[in-house]
Amino acid sequence: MIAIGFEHHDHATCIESTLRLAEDKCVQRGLKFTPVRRRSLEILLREHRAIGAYDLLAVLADDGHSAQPPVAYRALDFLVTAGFAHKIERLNAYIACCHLGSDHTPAFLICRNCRAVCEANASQVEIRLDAAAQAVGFVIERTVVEAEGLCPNCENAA
Amino acid sequence: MIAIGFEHHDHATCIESTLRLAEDKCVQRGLKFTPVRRRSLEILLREHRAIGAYDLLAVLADDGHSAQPPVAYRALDFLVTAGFAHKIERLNAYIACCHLGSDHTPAFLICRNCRAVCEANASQVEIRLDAAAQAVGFVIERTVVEAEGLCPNCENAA
DNA sequence: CTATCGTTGTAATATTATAACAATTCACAC
DNA sequence: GTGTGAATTGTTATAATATTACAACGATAG
Repeated sequence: MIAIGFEHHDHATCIESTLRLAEDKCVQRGLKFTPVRRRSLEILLREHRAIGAYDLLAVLADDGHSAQPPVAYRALDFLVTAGFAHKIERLNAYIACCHLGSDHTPAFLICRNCRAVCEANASQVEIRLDAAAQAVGFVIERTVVEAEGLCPNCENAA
Repeated sequence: MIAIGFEHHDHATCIESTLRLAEDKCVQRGLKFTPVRRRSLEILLREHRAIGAYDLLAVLADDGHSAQPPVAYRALDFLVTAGFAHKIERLNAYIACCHLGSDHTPAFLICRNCRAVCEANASQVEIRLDAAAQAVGFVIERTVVEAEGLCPNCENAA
């Protein structure tokens, strides 16, 4: 049992089903879910924490893949573009999407102590920037929302 | 006349008054507004755009300051900690605060084309993450909100 | 005066990310 | 089945961003 949203769940099943879902999406959209890409997503899924590109690269290298940075960055780029992963700007690191399928503006809760990251439940998040954008004539295409603080584990440990 | 919030205003006065305000704050709080720090804020204020640490460093170097990275990063760290500037995570770059004085969770509108950044008017921004945080027992300390898109100038040019 | 603490100077290095081009693979038309 | 083109992968090199560590300096409290 490993934390998701700082709670516990059956992680193996969680990984399996998400990979399958990603696979389906790729077929639907004519994207190629190549071994490196699939493996990268699997690695990200293993932890509900943000993983740096070079951390991912190290694991891929252990697998026998080429260990050059572009390998990791390309895989991440694919996953992020496909919506299977998100970049956590605050950490310059990456995390698997846990609401795969639903089109959403993600919001993250990032523990500054253990780097655990929880993708907030979209229904409990409200972000309204359109008034501000409209006021100055700005057209929003994408929004980054990242809250930093302490997860329950670290909060209690402190 | 230069853009703020993508609108026009008297920029020289804007810089002057903000620097004075920052100076006051430092006196109040017993912080040292040293030449490098003051100059760094002035450089950031010159543009309502995000400035990279190395861009800042280059200007400081022209001024005759030391050109080693820590010089820029220390000044930026001081300004950010004091609340005189913000880091734009999306760009790994920095911008002067334009609501200096008011305690606020900043929200930014970032033009992906020209790098112009507008700090949204706090009264027009609504961000509610506390329900999501509470649901998983997370304690939020700080929130990053950055919207990416096109500013009116670039929107019209396109 | 001098001990102390915060700031600055400097060198070295770590971390994150991209550019450029060659080699390969694979779907598809012919 | 073979050639063609497009996407993917391999590889080298390098750019951009950021930090560590330690020495030197300077203001100031005692």
